[in-house]
Amino acid sequence: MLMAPTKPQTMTIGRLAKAADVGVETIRYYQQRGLLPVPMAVGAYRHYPVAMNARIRFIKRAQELGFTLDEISELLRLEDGTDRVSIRRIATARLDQIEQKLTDLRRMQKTLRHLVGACEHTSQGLPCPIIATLAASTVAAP
Amino acid sequence: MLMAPTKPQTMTIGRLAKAADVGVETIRYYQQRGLLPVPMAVGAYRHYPVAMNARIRFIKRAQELGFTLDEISELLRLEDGTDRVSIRRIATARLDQIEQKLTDLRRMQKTLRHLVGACEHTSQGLPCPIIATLAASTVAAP
DNA sequence: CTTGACTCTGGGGTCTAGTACAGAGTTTAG
DNA sequence: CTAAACTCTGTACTAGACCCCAGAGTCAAG
Repeated sequence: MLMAPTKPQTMTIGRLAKAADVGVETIRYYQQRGLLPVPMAVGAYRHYPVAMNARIRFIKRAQELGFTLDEISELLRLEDGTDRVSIRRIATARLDQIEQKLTDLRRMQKTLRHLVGACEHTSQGLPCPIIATLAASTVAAP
Repeated sequence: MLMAPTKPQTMTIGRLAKAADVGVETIRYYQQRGLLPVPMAVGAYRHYPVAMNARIRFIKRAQELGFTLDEISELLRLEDGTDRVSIRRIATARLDQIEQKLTDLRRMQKTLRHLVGACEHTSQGLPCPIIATLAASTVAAP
């Protein structure tokens, strides 16, 4: 069965942006950061393969997991999935940071909850426990 | 008992910075942001009351609880502790944000943990689950 | 061929909480 | 009095991930 020679299937930056639901500027920014390949130029304009849509969604999903663009850059380099050690190293480092942040936030949450509760149950005329705590010597025991 | 007229007990910015364990620039920055009062000028230099030390520590403690400088600014305006409703409003808003962030981070943590674990237990030659997930349609069920 | 929509480059601005510096002026110890 | 140490103002820079704009050029439909 004869088929017409398949055209490269490209799209302009605007169409890609719409398809991937990001701004045009974001695509140019990603290209500059090396997250997207330098597109072929048809005339004066960038023309991206349709597959770049998937790449952008890869980036967006990685961002949802907390990865920075630098990390995502690395992940894209490892995209063939063969160097699993490196991939895990990046993911584990991110996981560690997330866990550190969780620890910090839980401490804040605990203290703040306690303070707000105390403030609600302190009768008028008495000093506000929130202010009192901030003004006092130490905020909270770890 | 006669006492010499008490001097205002002030310190230069450098001494205050050292006492409060922050940089000189930080103090100027706080002043600019309205977190510290405009100091009296003795000659050409700022001279701060000794009490400003406590104020800076207030700010630092509030920061440890996650408050932004804008919020801390408000808290300092409410420092007399009488408007407890406003104080609680600020603290509760911060608490809500912290809890939102905790929710996000916990979701990331769960997904990443799962992925790293899966990657470790996937035999060589099979595709990396981390990359596969990022390349696939959705990252994680909420 | 015209018109309108699109795209280009290059630069600036956003947010947060500072830090760093230049170049000038001031204060204080000796 | 001098020299060191301090302080002043004002500006610019940092990180991270973009957004916005001007002014010029280009492409596609009618």
